[in-house]
Amino acid sequence: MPTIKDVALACNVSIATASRALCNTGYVSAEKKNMILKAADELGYIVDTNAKTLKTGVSKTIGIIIPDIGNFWYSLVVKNLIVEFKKYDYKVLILYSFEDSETEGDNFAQLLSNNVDAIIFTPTSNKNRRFINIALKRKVPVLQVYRCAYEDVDSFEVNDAYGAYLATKELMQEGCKRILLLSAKVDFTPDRPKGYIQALSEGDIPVDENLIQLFRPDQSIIFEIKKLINECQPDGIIAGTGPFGQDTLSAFQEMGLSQDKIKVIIFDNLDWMKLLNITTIAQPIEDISTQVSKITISRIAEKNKLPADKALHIKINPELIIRHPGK
Amino acid sequence: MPTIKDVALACNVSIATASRALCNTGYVSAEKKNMILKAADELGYIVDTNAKTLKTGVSKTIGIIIPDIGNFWYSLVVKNLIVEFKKYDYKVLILYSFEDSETEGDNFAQLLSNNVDAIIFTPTSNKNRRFINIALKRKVPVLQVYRCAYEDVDSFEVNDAYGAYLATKELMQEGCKRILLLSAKVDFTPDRPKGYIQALSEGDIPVDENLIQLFRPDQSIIFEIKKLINECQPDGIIAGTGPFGQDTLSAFQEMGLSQDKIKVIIFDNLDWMKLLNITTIAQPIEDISTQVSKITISRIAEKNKLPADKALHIKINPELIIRHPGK
DNA sequence: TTGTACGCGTTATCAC
DNA sequence: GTGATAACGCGTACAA
Repeated sequence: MPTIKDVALACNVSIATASRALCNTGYVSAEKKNMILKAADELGYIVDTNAKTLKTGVSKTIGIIIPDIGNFWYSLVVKNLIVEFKKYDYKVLILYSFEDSETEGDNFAQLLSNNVDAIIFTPTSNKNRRFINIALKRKVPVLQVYRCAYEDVDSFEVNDAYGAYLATKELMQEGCKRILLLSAKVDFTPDRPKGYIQALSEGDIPVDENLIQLFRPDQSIIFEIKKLINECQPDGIIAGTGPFGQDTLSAFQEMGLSQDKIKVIIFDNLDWMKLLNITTIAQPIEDISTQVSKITISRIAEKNKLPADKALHIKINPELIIRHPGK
Repeated sequence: MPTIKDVALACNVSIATASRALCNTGYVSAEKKNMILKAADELGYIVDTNAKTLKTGVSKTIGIIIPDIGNFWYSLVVKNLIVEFKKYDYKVLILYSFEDSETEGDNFAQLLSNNVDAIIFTPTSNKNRRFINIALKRKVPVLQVYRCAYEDVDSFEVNDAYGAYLATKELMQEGCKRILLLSAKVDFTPDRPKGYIQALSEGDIPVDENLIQLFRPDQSIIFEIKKLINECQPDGIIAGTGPFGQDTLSAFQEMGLSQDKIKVIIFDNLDWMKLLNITTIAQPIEDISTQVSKITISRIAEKNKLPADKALHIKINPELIIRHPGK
């Protein structure tokens, strides 16, 4: 494994000169620089990030913790974030918590251990205060996305309570009276039931508690949905996540139901919903990615500013996209 | 940022003792060990991976390069791989090449630079021989998944030529005579046209070159599909990837076409295909993940064995799942 | 413009 | 059982 020492040796220059040439920093004559670059290339030299980060204390890496790799919506956001951060010369380190608080803690430890310059995550609970504090003490900016579990930490949320309100209103307009809400059983996620209840009350429809159902977001709930349909006889269903929506339609399929009988609205506006002409609550992915990256970059830049600003809490509204399932 | 030094200081022990306690290695009295662990916890100490890797030369990390974050199929594989590797105490570092050879090279450099213990990737070209060689020289096992661009490097492929054969046969059985094949314009990917042509020739159907179309896998081709449908009047379409399948159905939607007129088969058996009752060529994701992780782990284990085994080339067959679009 | 020398945080070797 | 100390590869004052 050739090191910078080998490169220096091969060129009869000092390590310092080689380093300056390789890092494009400080003075070094054009002649030697070329020689060094060429030698590095020929030797197959690759800088050791570990040594570099250890030395400089900066990794030029941003850590992202995603709760559910099975939810395509996150992939879309991550894709944009990678592109955005690359513009600022930041790499991205992606970890998955699988909606598990302990795994999330491990992820935090790993990111901190790797000296990341910032951490973006969707909290699964508020049980990792310890790691949050460590990050903050190290002046590593932390940003919560999509959920807000720590009041003193920056957050960027989509107002899904409002989304649920929009969805419920729309179904009511379509004539639905018994609307089943399938929402994520996750702490600190935007409160969909709240918007749902508000919409109902505005239409003077009494709230049936049985119609508000919470489930873990990373598990298949086809069986549960079928049972609920049988027991509660809903005339409309709001699926709070893409995967829940998939399960709803699978349940329909297995029961031979159609969307004529039970209207469906699904969150997240993924491609396949368009294919099926499904009304959806759209999260503006572009917006989210851009703003999240901007916030992160600026927090890194002002890292050493004192005193730190108070935590920023941004909330944007989703949008209702009405479609009509053909046939 | 508390280091091991701070922990040692707080406990009045040497750095060496603290290290032994923290790493659970070597001798240290139970009493001191407890004290050290407690102090580390209280101080918020987290080991610095960079320093550790620098010192030991081992990162306990496996690097994975995915070509297309927009193809959900890869996410499924990655999910399984993370779980599998965790069993062996390996972390996973995921990078995306976006089907770009140069980015892939950057990714390789980053992984090598991070001292990963193995690299799993889906090659986008054979232009990164340089990095392959560097990896091999460093005795970092490399595994190609899904495509094989380097003969002397282990590979694990799905026989998509056979998949295309199965799909074509099935459409022929359904009475299709003009079958449009939408395949990925990627070097070294399994040769779908080959299976397609073989199936046609077995049925004595002449091959129309215009019906074999290659596109970049990470771009929307709705427009192109619409054009092809108009110009070539196919009675069946085989979409070689999930995204191509989505685009096909979007094109149908925009043109007001149904699958009664043009039969569709899509590769990859993603969830939404089940929702739409679409016949598919299924890649056995569980199988792939398990085998890929097994191969990788064993290659790491035998890293220093001499001489190295010859490159392994494994190919598994996909499966045809027949469904009937309802209505 | 170039080179010497130090230290980043860690683990491992060796004496004690 | 424990504690100095060297070394991993690198960047950078500082001296030349």
